[in-house]
Amino acid sequence: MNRLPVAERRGQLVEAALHVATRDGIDAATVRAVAAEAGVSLGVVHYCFQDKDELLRAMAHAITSTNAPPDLDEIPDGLPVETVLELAMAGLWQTITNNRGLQLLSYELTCSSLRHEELSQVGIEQYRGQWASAEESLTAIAAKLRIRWTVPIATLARIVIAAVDGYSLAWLVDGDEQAAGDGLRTFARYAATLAEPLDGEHAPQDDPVEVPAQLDGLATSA
Amino acid sequence: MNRLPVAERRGQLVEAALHVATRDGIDAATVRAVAAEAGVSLGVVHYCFQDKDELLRAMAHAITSTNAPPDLDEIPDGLPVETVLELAMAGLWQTITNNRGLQLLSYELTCSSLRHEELSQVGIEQYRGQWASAEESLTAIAAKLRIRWTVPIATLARIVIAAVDGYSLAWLVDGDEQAAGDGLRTFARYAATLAEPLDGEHAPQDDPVEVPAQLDGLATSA
DNA sequence: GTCTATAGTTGGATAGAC
DNA sequence: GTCTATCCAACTATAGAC
Repeated sequence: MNRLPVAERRGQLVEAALHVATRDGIDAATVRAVAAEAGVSLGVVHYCFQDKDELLRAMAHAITSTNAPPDLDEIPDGLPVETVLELAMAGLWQTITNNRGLQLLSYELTCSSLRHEELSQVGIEQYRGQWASAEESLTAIAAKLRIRWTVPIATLARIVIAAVDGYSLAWLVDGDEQAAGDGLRTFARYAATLAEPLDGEHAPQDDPVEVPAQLDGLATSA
Repeated sequence: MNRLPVAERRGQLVEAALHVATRDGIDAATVRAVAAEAGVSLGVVHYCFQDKDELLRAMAHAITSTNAPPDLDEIPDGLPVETVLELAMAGLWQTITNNRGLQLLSYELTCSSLRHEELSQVGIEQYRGQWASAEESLTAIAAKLRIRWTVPIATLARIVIAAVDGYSLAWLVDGDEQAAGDGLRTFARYAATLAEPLDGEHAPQDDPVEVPAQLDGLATSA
């Protein structure tokens, strides 16, 4: 109804698109549905965005640029690496299970970006953001606990994201929150074996898992 | 053109749907496109299938029921668990990278099944098949190498599938075959630490990773 | 800036001739 | 069983009044 500056209107429309797509799927996020959700008429959307793809790209960007920086400060000091990783993973897992529709939407966006040239940047942006976020967290953890990772940080970040993605997908399908949570906890314990103390000697418990030689030359994809 | 028994025609149409969807994505697999691909007219498809969803379900079933049983026989005897797992994983990874479109389609199907009630069984079938296949392979490996897994087989299968899914998705987006292959190899080595010899004592190398207690009571989802 | 009206496509589904 | 013709719905996008 009211006349708003374009930028603001765009923001409203992106948010509306996000609502519709999260609730009903990416295919349901038609220009019409978004207009209805935002309470404006069809023409307004086309006034603010060149076409539907631009709207979807803006929506995708709104998701990928909202990278929740994990709260490491809430994790108390003095805990072993294993526990810290479990806690960090649990936090990440919480935000996923609390936003089922959004998680599903992000996979739908990934698939769409792989089929439509106009959205080709979306998938890459998604992973760049996730990898960077994981690297950031892992680096922060390493600094906080005075450890270092025995595999390249980019590789480790990739492993974490792969595990989370894999378990998330399975959870979306079978809804078994317990199985996914436990699996990720197991995974966190594995990741803990990839850490060693900064100041000399060996890891706390057993010998760390042998570092695969060929991982050292990995492309730092992010 | 020719008059064929319905069952046969259905098979042709399913194959045509598979071709179109693999090449151009699930959204491109319209009834019209499938009919064109099969070289029949629109009406024929609706004669063989009640509606589009039934066609898609048949297509999905054609994928999930084609579970390539891994060739464990090709793996020579006398190799350590670690190497056998790496080889098995490499084989699995090969079939994925050799069928990029199909892999992407399977994720598109998963997403679709999560949004459309009529396809709700598709996603479950996909995972049931994959988990069962992974369990089968892992059991066969255990028997062949005279080892046992220190976590429930269902849990282990779930871990494997999650890792493969996670890395596959990332690979679909960034195309970095090397990073994904190496990551999965690293993962195979981890999985090897979850094995212990059948006849007494400890694992070959170091102590096996501590078995997480809470994993013992896991639901055997498959 | 926002609205209504409409053009132009695409796709699911059916009817009826052959 | 197979085909053509057609209906109907939903969508993108634009034009033009307000």
